[in-house]
Amino acid sequence: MKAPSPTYAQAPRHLLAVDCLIFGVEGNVLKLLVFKREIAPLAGQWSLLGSFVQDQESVESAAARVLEEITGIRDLYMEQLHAFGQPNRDTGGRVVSIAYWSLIGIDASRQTFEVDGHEAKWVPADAVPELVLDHGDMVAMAITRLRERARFYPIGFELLPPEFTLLQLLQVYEAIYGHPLDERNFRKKILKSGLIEATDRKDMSTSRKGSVLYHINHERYLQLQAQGYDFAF
Amino acid sequence: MKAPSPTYAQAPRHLLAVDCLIFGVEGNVLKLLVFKREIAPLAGQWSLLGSFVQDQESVESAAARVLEEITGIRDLYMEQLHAFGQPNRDTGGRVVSIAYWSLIGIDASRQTFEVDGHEAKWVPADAVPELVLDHGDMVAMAITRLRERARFYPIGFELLPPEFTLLQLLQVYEAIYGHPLDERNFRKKILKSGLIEATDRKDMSTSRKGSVLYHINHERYLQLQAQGYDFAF
DNA sequence: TCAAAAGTGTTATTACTACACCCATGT
DNA sequence: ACATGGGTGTAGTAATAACACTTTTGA
Repeated sequence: MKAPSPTYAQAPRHLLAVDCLIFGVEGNVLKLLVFKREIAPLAGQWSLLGSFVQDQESVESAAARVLEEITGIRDLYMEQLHAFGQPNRDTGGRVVSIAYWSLIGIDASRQTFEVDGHEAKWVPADAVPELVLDHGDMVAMAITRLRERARFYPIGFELLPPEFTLLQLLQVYEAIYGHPLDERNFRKKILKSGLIEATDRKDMSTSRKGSVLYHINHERYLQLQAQGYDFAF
Repeated sequence: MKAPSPTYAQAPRHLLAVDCLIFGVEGNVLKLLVFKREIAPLAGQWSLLGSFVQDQESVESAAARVLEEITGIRDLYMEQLHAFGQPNRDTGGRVVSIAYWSLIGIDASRQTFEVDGHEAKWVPADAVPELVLDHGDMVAMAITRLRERARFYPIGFELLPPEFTLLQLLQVYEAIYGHPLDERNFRKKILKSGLIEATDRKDMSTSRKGSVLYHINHERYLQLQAQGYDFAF
């Protein structure tokens, strides 16, 4: 291996952070998890949770590390949002931050994840309190991105447990889009897509009749993930 | 302003770079601009063109700076692609690189832009030579992203001069999607969308008859940019 | 008059929207 | 028997895909 050019040695070095946006759905409301910031400056204000990127870890694994610290879950849906690199975005010094967004199914088993000493709360995505730095911009961009992804790729499932009813799925899409959808047309379209299939089990917890549980067809999921579609608003 | 937490002082610092992907269309072939790398390690191999991010500039303006150095043009379409942050992605030391992609209309006036001493060439996007580091991954991701953006948002225009013929636009979409489109249906769909309107001028350079020049309707453009559509393959 | 590119229309099929009632069951 | 949520169908409208010939005009 040749020696690196002096360019490498002379180049400026930067603080590099990740920030995580965690979305969930409760009922038909999209929620975001926000935290009380623990370090100066701005300690005590609402914030996203992040971390500096360490020397030996990838940016992505820094994000995954934070996400696991928060949720205790290792394999959550996580996608890079954007690198935020304005020189003055952090009042504590120049920090370039790479934001990641995640989706978590808030069902009974997962609702109780450890927030691990962090003071945290779920807030409605359309009524997020003022956040430190440019975290509000991150949230706005993430919501836009989430709507886009949900419209063009099969992603709603990530906000649900592995087995779910059609009405739960409907509510997820209502939460993301922020307005009600026609139930019959939703049913037709989602079933015709082949993306989900009925199990022989029912969720008896919400009605006398019970409602059929579905799970996703993994093959079809991969196919649509690759080719996209327009699951219009 | 409170003093920053010691966390800031203790956090590791990283080399931070931007890399630019520049796409153009010639005929109905999508092209990418690649460069001979000038710094060690790997000097002399094909590469994207990038730069370290300087202390006082934003990441975005670093990318814009590189782009302007390459093309001499200031207001090109440019979008962030992804931050690449594997610890060993650069053999010259740990560098996190944020990739940006751009579209340039290769028309007569712009084909001659200065490559400013850099040894550069346009290569077909589906036959890019082997590139240094993870630049090949960047290219693959950028092509995917470009196809996605072109399908769901009105973006083809960025690869053309302000006035263009329908056949040029068709060729741009063929170049991006990599396969032929039906000309009549394309015409109908694009005209019905309201995105472009005819001028009273004709391009006489390609046929005896001449073909009508169109330009984009800016209002409709902004609307579709915001709401999206499915301009299917 | 002919070569070369520009431009035009129809039909069959498929997808979308809007909308209101019956079903199954536990209490 | 009734209250609760689950589940179903149709008709009008709009979008899509497949497909081949005519027009213009400069040389």
